[in-house]
Amino acid sequence: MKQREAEAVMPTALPTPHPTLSDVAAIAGVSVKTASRALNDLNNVSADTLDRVRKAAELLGYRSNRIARELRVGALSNLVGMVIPDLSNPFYAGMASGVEEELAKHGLDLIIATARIDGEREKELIGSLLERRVRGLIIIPSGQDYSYLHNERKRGFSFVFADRPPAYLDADVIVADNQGGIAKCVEYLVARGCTKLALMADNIEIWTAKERIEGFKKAIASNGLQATDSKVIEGLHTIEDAEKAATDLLLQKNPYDGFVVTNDLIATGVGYAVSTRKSDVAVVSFEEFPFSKAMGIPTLNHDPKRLGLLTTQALLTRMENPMGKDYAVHVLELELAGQDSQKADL
Amino acid sequence: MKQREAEAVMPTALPTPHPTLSDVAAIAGVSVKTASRALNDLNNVSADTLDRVRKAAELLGYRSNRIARELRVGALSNLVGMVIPDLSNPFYAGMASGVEEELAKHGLDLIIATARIDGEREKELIGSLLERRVRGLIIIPSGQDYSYLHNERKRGFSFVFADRPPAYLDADVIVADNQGGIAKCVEYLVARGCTKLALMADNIEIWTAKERIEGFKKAIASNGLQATDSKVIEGLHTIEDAEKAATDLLLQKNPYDGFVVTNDLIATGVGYAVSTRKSDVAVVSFEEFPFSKAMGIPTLNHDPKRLGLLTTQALLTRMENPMGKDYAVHVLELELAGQDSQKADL
DNA sequence: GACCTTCTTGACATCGTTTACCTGCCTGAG
DNA sequence: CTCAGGCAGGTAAACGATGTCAAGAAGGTC
Repeated sequence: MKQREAEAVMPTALPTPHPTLSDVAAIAGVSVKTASRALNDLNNVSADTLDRVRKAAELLGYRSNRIARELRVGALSNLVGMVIPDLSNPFYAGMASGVEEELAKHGLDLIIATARIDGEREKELIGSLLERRVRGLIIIPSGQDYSYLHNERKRGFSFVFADRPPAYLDADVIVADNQGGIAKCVEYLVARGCTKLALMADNIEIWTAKERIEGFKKAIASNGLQATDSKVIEGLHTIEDAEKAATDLLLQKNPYDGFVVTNDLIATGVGYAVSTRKSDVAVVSFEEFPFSKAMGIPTLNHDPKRLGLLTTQALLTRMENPMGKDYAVHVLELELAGQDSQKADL
Repeated sequence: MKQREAEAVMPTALPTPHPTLSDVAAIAGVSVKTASRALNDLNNVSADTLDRVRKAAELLGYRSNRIARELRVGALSNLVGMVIPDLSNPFYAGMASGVEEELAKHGLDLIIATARIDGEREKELIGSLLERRVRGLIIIPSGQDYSYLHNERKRGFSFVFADRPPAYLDADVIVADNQGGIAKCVEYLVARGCTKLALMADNIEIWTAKERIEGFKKAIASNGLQATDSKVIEGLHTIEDAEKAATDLLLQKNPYDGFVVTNDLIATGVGYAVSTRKSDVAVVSFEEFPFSKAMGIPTLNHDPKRLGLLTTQALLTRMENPMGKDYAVHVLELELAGQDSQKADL
């Protein structure tokens, strides 16, 4: 105690430790426990004591040390971890936003770590979050093998996966209906009279892209189109890539007249290619983006914030029964919105 | 100890607590301290003991409890808090991404809280982060008065502000040169021969918007333009708003021929209005956005990730000397990029 | 053989808080 | 007058890890 006071009058600029409950108690002239009661329970404390303790806490700028409290109470932090590939990607940021908002409603805080599509790094990050004794974990997979989470599972630790399912692990998953969504896009184009369709995709590596390609091929077949009259273009990373690829398809002898695009950049490139050539072609996008309406491109309601919200709810449900074996795969149906905006073209 | 074993054989699905160091020590047949040494120091432990302890830890799936460790070592968490208005805003998400990346390089983790432009909520969030004994704090202000942080300051707690300066508190701040940036936009338009300029802005409430408006008025004057030949339009929240406002200005008897826009949505609306009317007008944007290049709109290099990076570096510097009174206001110079893309119009 | 080093190890206190339990004191029922 | 029972408050232990300190063993030197 004396030591602490000594530090307070030290001449140089050294950080002063936070005041502790015993500092407060000393000033209020009560025991540590009574100070604790006064600041928390509010039970079995006389009005006079309550007042003295509160004034002392105020005076010192006392803040309860959550670290110590959590340790004592049983290592139950109110922290939920979220591991995502990349925070600068608006889709993941949107998900994080939805997660944060829903967690806040339940008094839980969010700690975010980005794995950069690196399975090893992701494993380390998850380890770090577990050491911190987070209450639960939301993972957008970057890794290839999640069997290492079996131990935590057995221990009753709660986690859910979002956007993509984990490999080598049964767990709760929330994913969009990628195949069904693509089917709706294809049906929309077919209804508009398109006969030669192209899927314009980004990164082929990830699971969602594979699903969408698979869905595209199935939808082509089930809509009575020829496989030879459809094409999948992948690896489009910039607006220019997309514009060039779309232009190529438009300049063929027997040109393509319907495009399904998977993100905003590709949509922009394809949109430019289409509008420049004034061809009678239609474009539909898998993901929402700010300019879809202005560009007259209908999109699926693939809303990251909603995905984040639902994922969080799934986690909260899981936390109520951590050891349950009833792992659920929630598949979000996607609907096409904004068809009206292309009416002018009809 | 016995209690723990009893729980392990319980029939129902209750979460099993994490194994502790003493569990590991018991299995390895050593003392708790030796187990600790074996798993951390690696010094002064015989090869045989080291091996036994490691095997025991492996067997139990032991993970060090960071909560306990941090408490003992002195409440120095490796957590840095960040308080932002809204994570779903791509600009703030981009900043968070830059922050996270830089922190990771220094072994620090990021905890994010969103204040929703609510000063009271922000204060609570900051309080919660302080209770968690975060190592430092990055704040993008939502509040009107930060004098309540004086106490933490005196205690040697480190924090920095970004994007906007805090009211009623001297502190490190990293802001963009809003006025200078706008001046560059105006100069660009003037150099292109524009004589009637309009600033198209979003939310007038926030500090950055006020700065930009101020800068716009100054730049108009210093470029020898008449104040009566310039206009500030505010409150543009959607593409449609912007398009309508721009159209109005273009249809005047003596129409406007230069637009400075402050974000991507406004740029899109203005861009549409301009291209539809084929007027000989120029557009320049304050913020980068994915479609600026495709739309042929030059932008300032107002990059959120860079802002996040620099803010983090400022925080790290501050943490080295928490009590220093040398608060710095870092003003980021902004440069106009992409002028070439409008050459076709010249 | 005495003494000093070096290495390995363990007992115990400690971080800041809360829980379990106990002590007085006061009140009212018998 | 006594005793159950409620209330304000204190004491000690505990959460899980690490720092301090000292003990014991092994080995080397004179």
